[in-house]
Amino acid sequence: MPELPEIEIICRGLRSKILNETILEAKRLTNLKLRQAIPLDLECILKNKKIIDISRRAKYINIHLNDSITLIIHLGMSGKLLIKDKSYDYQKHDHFSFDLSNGDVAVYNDPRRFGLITLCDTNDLASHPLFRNLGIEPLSEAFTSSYLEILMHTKKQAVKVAIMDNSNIVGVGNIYASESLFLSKIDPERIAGSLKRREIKSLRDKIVYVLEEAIKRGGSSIKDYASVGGELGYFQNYFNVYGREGKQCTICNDLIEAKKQAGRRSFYCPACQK
DNA sequence: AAACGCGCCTGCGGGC
DNA sequence: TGCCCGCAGGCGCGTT
Repeated sequence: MPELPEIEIICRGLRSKILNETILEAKRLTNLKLRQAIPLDLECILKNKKIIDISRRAKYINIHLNDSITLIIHLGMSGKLLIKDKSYDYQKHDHFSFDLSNGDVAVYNDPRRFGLITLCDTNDLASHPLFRNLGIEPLSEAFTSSYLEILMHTKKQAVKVAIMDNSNIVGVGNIYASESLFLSKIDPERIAGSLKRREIKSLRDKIVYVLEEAIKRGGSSIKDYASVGGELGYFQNYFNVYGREGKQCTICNDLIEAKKQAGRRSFYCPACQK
């Protein structure tokens, strides 16, 4: 389940492997619908376009091409974007591939099909329906504790739900929300607006910390994530609470508990997190 | 308006 | 052993 760190690592991998290459041929491999249908004219539009930049917004991978075209890719829950050599044999759930001028093949694979591939004029990205309601980038300088305080102080929902809401902060999924709340010793069910200033500051710092640490360690590979070269991350070995229900807290040795919040599991230490 | 709940989808693990 | 059910969750959208 790629979150912000995993997407960031994929973007870095793409920059090192396919920046400045040309898409010789784009191939649709299935007619199955992803989160949205893949645009009908995608193959035609991408043919002979050059990759001039690669960027990330939230969990979206933006591959900028010449002629002011941006290819937008989202991996959903189970998507992979892999760079293979030309001897690659297609696998189950491969949806799209791109033959590149250096002989590599970029392959989009997504078993659960919660992901997305679409196009946008590069100049219109910020106002695109997928982007216009997105909140702040947590690794940007603008993500200060006073910014987080303004976001949270009126909210009557649980703090974990609030920090996972993409219209507030982008890229913080279930893993990193659980981990950052643990490190800042905040109960995930606390009402967001009830947090004290020092708690907000801690939460802001721990969100940034876990995201940066995860990037340093190649992301978290639970079951679906791999970088563009297929390498697995190892931040999952550093989880304090995520997936550790019934195991001992790394701080106090009490048992980690799990409960559902807004349809997702929350892992926390009832002794450490108040 | 904010908050919440649902459904999309496949793989897999637990239980019988 | 094998089958079936329930869970996993990013995200948009509909409802309250």
